[in-house]
Amino acid sequence: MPEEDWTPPPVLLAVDLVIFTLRESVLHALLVERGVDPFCGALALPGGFLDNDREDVVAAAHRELQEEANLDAAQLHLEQLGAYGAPDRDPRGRVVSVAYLAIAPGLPVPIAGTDAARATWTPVSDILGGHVRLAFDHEQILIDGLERARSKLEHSALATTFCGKTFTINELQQVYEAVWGIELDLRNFYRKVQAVSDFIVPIGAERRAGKGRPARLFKAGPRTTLHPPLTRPTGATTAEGKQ
Amino acid sequence: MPEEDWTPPPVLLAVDLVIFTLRESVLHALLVERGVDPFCGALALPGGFLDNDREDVVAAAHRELQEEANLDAAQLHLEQLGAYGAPDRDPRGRVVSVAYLAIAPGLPVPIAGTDAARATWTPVSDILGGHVRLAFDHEQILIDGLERARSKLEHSALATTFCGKTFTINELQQVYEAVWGIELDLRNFYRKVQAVSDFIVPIGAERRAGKGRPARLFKAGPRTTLHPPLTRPTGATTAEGKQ
DNA sequence: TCAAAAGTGTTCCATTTACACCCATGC
DNA sequence: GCATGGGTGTAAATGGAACACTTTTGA
Repeated sequence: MPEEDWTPPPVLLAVDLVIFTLRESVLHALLVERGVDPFCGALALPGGFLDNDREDVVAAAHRELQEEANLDAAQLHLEQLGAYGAPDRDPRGRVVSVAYLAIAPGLPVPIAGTDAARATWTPVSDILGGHVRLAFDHEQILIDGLERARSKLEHSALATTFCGKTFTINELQQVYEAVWGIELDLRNFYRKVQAVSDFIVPIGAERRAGKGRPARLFKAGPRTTLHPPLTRPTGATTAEGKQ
Repeated sequence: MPEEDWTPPPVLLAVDLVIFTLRESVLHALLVERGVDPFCGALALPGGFLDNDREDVVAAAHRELQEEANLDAAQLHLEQLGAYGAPDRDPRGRVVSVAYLAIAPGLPVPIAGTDAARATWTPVSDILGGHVRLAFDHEQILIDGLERARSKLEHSALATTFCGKTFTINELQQVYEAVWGIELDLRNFYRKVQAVSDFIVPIGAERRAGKGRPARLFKAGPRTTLHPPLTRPTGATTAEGKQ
């Protein structure tokens, strides 16, 4: 038991960000190349330390998102994944990191000249397949983020944030297929997704894709939690994103 | 962007524990009466600061569980709920807390003379009903822990850890009813729970409860994840535990 | 023999799945 | 026309809810 005048040891608090997007129907994560030791030159999740001792933790995550990825922080929903606090996870000392999950529609890599200069979108399958190694315990954080994203697709309207302002049902389906890493029956997906009231609402217009019948365009509806949920087939937990 | 020689602000890291148990088929949470300011005299979740800067965060949670509740830490599974880091959550300064969820079978309140002297099991419905106020943001942490426990019951064999070494199916059902806050059809529960292979295994013996047909005794099986899951009725999210 | 608790069988209904089929467009 | 992708209909399989019914005990 601590003494009366005992003071707890201070730690350094960092935030790390798992940012997913879809590029050509393939799930990508945002990585940055580290410019300083430790792990200088290696790839890592974007993130950083608290700015000052009055900064909210989720605010720090938003700030890093802005600084390192140049993504407008206010728009994106950040969800906490958890704290990572193994004593030896950072060779510099005792660093506890709070990880957040963010989802963004497909965007170009932002401008050089900022912290984001070394930011790159990397296919998730490359990371999970071992072709790309991440610094610290960031691979575990990314795996946890992927599982969280997969689960969120079932119960929330998260998938629409992968898409643009308007989208076809098929585009929405490709989001589910890319994140879940499986293929879905497009005809059943059609009805399932439209049976969820206020999940997606028809915009009236259509989109011509060159050949075939034009697809109706939809926009995200007001609903954020899905009733009934769009459940993925049980046991179909693929380690990698859709090829 | 921080300067080269800039150093991040240190924070104090704490752990808080949401510990649930069942006493007479009512869900209880372990609370401690605070002996020091702030919130001196108020009830709070058990927890405390990191002991030293080499201590693992989950190890600190185990240690506090031992110190404050006298519960054998090694036996219990701790699951991280997340980090709570609002700047003003602790008037003493910048304290970020990592919360953990633990489940214990019904146990008496441990011995006086330790940190655990002021530990009490409190019905969860009293806390959620506003009859009991908690210090800091501990009510929110407890609510998050309850929702996590409810969800875990669906997909994991967690419910058996609420019971003793052996139990009847009816006792197991009471766990689900107490945590979910709803009533279940005992006849359907029977088959559902036995349809999950290796979830519970019959021990051969029976238990006589005074009147009525003796119930078969079971013990927890090797399976930790439930296939198929025991889903709770959709929309049946009661705010309080079973009365 | 009756009450009470354990355990079984069966029916009904909602959801899921698989797939046949029709619609609208470019070439 | 015909290939291509968009969208609808429908029947079989599945799984859960409801509940009648049987079994085993104590009193």
